[in-house]
Amino acid sequence: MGVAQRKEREKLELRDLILEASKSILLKSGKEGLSIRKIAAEIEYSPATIYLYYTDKDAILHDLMERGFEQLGHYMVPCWSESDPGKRILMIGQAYVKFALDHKDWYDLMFNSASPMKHLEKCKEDWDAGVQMFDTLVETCRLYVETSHRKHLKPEILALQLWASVHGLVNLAQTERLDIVRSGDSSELIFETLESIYLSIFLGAE
Amino acid sequence: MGVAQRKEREKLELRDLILEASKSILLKSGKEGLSIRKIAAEIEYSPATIYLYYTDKDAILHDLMERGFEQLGHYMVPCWSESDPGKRILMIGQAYVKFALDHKDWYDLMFNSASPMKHLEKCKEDWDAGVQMFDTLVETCRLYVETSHRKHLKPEILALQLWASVHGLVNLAQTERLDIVRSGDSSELIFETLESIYLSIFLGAE
DNA sequence: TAATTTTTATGAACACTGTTCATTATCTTT
DNA sequence: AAAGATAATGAACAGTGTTCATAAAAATTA
Repeated sequence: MGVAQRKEREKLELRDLILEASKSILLKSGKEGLSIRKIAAEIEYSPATIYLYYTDKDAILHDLMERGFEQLGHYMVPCWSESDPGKRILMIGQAYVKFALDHKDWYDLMFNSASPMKHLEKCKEDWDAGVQMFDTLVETCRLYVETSHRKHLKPEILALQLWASVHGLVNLAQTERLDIVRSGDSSELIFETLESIYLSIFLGAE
Repeated sequence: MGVAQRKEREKLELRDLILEASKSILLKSGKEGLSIRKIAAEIEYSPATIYLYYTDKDAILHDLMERGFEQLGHYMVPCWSESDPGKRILMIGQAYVKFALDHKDWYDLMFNSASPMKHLEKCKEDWDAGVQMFDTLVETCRLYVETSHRKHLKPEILALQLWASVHGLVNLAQTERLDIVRSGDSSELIFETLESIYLSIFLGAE
């Protein structure tokens, strides 16, 4: 009865094939260029076949999002060896921005697109990767607050404040709204503002 | 020779009709529901006719964006009667958030969509409304910095920091990412975080 | 091995999208 | 009323996500 197991394995393999093709197209041609028909062409199957392995395009985007969180996790590995919570928060922010600048479309899918969320609604699955990532930031903020002289700060709010600031900065950059502020190389402006964000938080510390 | 003038007027009237129909559809059915064919149906013309008055869909979106900035301007009117720069900055932020929450899709078009920007590239027009709005924020920040005890702050960076924070917060809310932080009513969380943002900046002041 | 059943793949279609262009209808001028 | 200019449109093109009856392949049974 090894047939059922092999079939199951093949099913997973094709799912993975679809996902890898999707990732490749996303990173190459962006979100606009990612269509069911192009995925089908890439893996040399009919478009209809995709729907035997994924219920939706949204379902594919959701899995793609999860892979994105894995990738983002890699960017954050160096942060965990930093014991000072303040410094670690800064490192997390920088890693986050670096990921966003390196993988514009992936970031967009993970943090701006509504599609993967629609899929979550349907399946009532958890938002595992995102929740976990935010929780670690909250935890680091809690550490910071405890070691600082501003114990009135709520770690949750502080974490959200940080996330929102960096997320907004990245989004303004990626939608070319930073040209309003200063034309030219935006990454310099980004990191200067990033520093300002952290200074305004940590300056109130002592 | 009043014919030419009437024709010109009619041309403008139809442009306006197209724009009003677009606005109505955007506010009712969102960005997804806004299509050339639906605009045409709304004004009872053929889809092809639209292209006699607008070169692109992007061109329509661009004009729609400008109207959005007018609307946002209305939200900000009360801010200009506040003389204290610090308080005014807070009021601007609150007005900005209120506009975003009231007109989700309009905000999205103005600050997230790439389409109107593509049109700008083609026409090499200025980014009038956006630039002007940001400049007034920079000016208010300059006032604040001059009256504060932190004269090392760059008004431009401070303004961007504020914009990014609020923009990020609004975006996280509108893409339902705030559910990660805390489920339930998000507007409470938004204004609590907004306050925290301002506190972290103004606390460093004295 | 042959026939049958189950699983897997697909071609064609549907309802959309933005956009173009030759043709038709309307209006203005002669 | 005829000629010329302007405005509006129907039809088509290439693309999108998705569905479903049909066809091919594989697995099971006789």
